[in-house]
Parts: sequence; C-alpha cells; structure tokens
Amino acid sequence: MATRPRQQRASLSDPIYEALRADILSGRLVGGLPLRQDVIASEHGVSKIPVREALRQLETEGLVEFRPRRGAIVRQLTEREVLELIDIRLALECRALELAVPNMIESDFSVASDILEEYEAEPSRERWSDLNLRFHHCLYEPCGNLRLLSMIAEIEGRMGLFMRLKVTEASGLERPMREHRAILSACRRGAPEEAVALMRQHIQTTQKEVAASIRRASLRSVTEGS
Amino acid sequence: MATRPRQQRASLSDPIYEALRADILSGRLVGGLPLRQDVIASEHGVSKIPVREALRQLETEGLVEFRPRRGAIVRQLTEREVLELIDIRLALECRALELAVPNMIESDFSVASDILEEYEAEPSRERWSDLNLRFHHCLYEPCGNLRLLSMIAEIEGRMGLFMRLKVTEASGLERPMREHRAILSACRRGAPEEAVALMRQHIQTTQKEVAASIRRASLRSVTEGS
DNA sequence: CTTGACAATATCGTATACTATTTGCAACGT
DNA sequence: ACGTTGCAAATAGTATACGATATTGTCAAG
Repeated sequence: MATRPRQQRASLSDPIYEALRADILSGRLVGGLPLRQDVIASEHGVSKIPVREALRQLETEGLVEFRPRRGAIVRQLTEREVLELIDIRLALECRALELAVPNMIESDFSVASDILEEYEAEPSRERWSDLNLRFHHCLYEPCGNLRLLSMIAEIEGRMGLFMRLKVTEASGLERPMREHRAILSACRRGAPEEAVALMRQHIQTTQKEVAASIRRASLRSVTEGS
Repeated sequence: MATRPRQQRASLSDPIYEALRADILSGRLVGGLPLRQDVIASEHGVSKIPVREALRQLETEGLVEFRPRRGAIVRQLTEREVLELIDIRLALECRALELAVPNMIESDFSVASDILEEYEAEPSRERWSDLNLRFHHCLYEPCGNLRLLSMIAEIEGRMGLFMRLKVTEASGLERPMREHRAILSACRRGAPEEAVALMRQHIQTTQKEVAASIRRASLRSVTEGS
C-alpha cells in the first residue's frame, strides 16, 4: 500500500498501555480476564512486541499479573488490598492537604467552591465520582509536591471502580457534601490541623463504606439464588 | 554461548530487570547514563526484546527515562524530587507506625532493641544505612498493610544512595540513635500518637540533613570515583 | 460413563532481521 | 574560518519467524 503511516515519534506501546490501563481502571476489563497478546496486537494493528512492553508496564504498576508461560491476566484486587489502598490514600492525602493549606490563595478556594456547587447541582450519579476526584485534587494541588500528587492520582484512579460502587450504592450525596464543606471551611480559615483531621475522618468513613459495600456484594453472591 | 542448560520457567527479562535495578539503586549506574540496549543484551547473552521489557518496567517505576528514538537513560533525581520523596516517606511511615503500634507484641520490641544494639556496636559506616532500614521496617511490619510496607520499601530503596551520603557525611550516630530509642520507647508504652510525632520529627530532620548534604555536594561539584 | 494417555492446537517468549531515525563526520559553499 | 549539507554508521523500534510450553480434544481402556 502507498499508505505511508507516518512514523510516530512515540513508541507503539504507549497507546496500547494507555488503552489497556483505561479499560482496566474503568472496569471494562474485569479481574482475572486473560489478556491474549495476539488479540490485543491485532486489535491495535501491531505485533506482540509493543503489547508485551505495555503489559510489563502494567505489571509493574500492579494492574496486570504475568504467569510464566501462561500469559497475563487482569489483576484482581482483593477486598483486603482495596482497604489497604484506602489507608495509603489516607496517609498521602492528609499529608498533601497539610502541605497545601498554607499555600492556598483566594482562587484556590473559589475553584473548590465552584466544584462543590457543580457537584450539588449534578443529577447524574455517573459524574459524582469524577467531581469528587476533582474536588480532592484541587485541595491538594497547592502542596507543591508533584510526585505526591501523582501518587495520589494513581491510587485514586485505581480505586475509581470501587468508589463508584460505594457512591451509587451506599452513601448518597449528603454526607460527603457536608464533610467536603467542613474541610473547605477549615482550609479557608487557614487551619491545617483541623482540615487534616476532618479529611482523615472523611476518608476513614469512606473506607468503612467501601468495606460494607464489598461485604454486601460478597454476601449477595453467596446467597445468590433466592 | 554453548551453555544451553534448559529452558527457564521465568522470563529472561526478570533477571535483567533485577540487575539493572540493583545497579541503579546502588548508584553504580549514575543518573543520565545512556542504557544501550545492544550492550545490555549481549552482556546478559540475550536479544534486545527482554532488555526492552526490563527497561519499560524500570520506566514505570521511575528509575529510567525513555526518550523517543534516542533510547533510555538512568533517570536523574533532582534535589527537589529527593526531598519530595522524603515527604512521601514521612506520610507513609507515620501512618504505618500508627497502625503498627497497637499490634506490637514483646517479640517486636526485642527485635527492634536488638537491631539498635547491633547498630550501636557497628563500626562500619557502610552498614549503618542497612541497619537503619531494618530498624524502621521492623517497627512498621506489624501494621498489617502489605502494600503500604512495599511502597515504603520501594521509596527507601530508591533513596538509599542519598541516605548513605547523608549518614556518612553529616549526622553521625548520636542523633539518630537517640531518636530511635525515643521512638521505640513510645511504642513500648503503647502510645501511637507520641511515637508518630517523634517519627515525624525524625524524618523531617533527616530531610533537612539530606537537603544540606545535597547542597554541600553540589557546591563541591562531585566527581564520582569508584 | 469415567479416566488416563497422547495428539493437535493455541499461546507464550525470544532470537533474528529489517526499517526508520538519530548522530557523527566530512565535503562543500559562503 | 565557520556554518551548512549530505552521506555513513550507529541505534532504536517493531514485524516476522520459530521453538517451547500449556491447553484442549480425542480415543481407548477400565
């Protein structure tokens, strides 16, 4: 063919990595599902080599598991690991907030406030999770620690699935909103300790709700058939 | 070569990954150094494919940087990033300690105590860094959060180089020892808040010392010898 | 009808080979 | 003398090919 697919500057494995990552984080690729290299390769119109590189990166990130000579599967997060991740969130986000509060200026408060208003007016539960993330991130952003921010983003992205589960199923809008307002208020007053304490409680409550949600889900699957 | 013992079960990229990782963390491969795929491949007696996979994993881990069509280099940690990492350590280790204290039993205290004694008696500065790591880890281990522990280990490993620099150059034995004892004592009394507060100060002091050490080193314009 | 052995197939993992790009260097022109 | 252009060597990145291993299907024995 005369089609000269112009040589892209980036590696072919990058888009595959992004695509697989998005599919796993969104829950479209469910835990335990085998990831056939040939299939993924032909889907993207490449050979197995870039696919394998993408899978290796996902393995390092903990999203994929390689079994020797048996290929890769989507890594299944156990209940325990999800709760562990929330605990890590707790540590990282509280520290980020603590560092961020002294750096906050007026525009930070108004951005956060706008997100909360949009949050409140949003009817679609689908978007709550996204707005929730945006609110949290805009609080942490002034912390000045880029790597801390990216680690938080990584972990939150990873748990998007479970957060959505929780929000839709259990906690509704009221409780998180109240807590968000209280946290923002403490930030406004320039009280890091108070803001951090509120954030701690906020995340720990979330942890308990996720635990309950998982518990309920596994109970339901056990008593399935009634 | 002619050595064809048998087909190994694990991937060929795993040992390469381990070797490169160890070389980077130990400081033998210095930041900015280009990692030629052909060279590494022939050193290990394999083709470029497993080498590339190993490099991709190291890229995800942040130890290596790919420049499009120009190959990989050892990622250089800037002063800023090192200090950022210590801040993340602060968050993770304090949380781990907080979770661990209520779970500690007699044997945990005695193990920690033994390490401190060995620490004190150790003349070789080379091993201080290792003993320091072991002490910290044994305090966190009872926390019951495996992923938290592995993240801490990853970050500490990554900064081993700078810690060693600091220990040898700046802080000596006295100050850390005193703080270690105070922390252990708070753990013994079953006082998580106190232990965490002490740990915070301990790590923040370390952060300042590393900052000073880097400052001094860059002033002296380090010439690596080995 | 179940169970075990063996063949057929699918899939993984990597070496080889090839193309595209960057880089070093020399010849050339200003 | 200095910057520019063009060729040659080096290197990255990927497709193809192939051996090795796991999985599945088939058939005979119990």
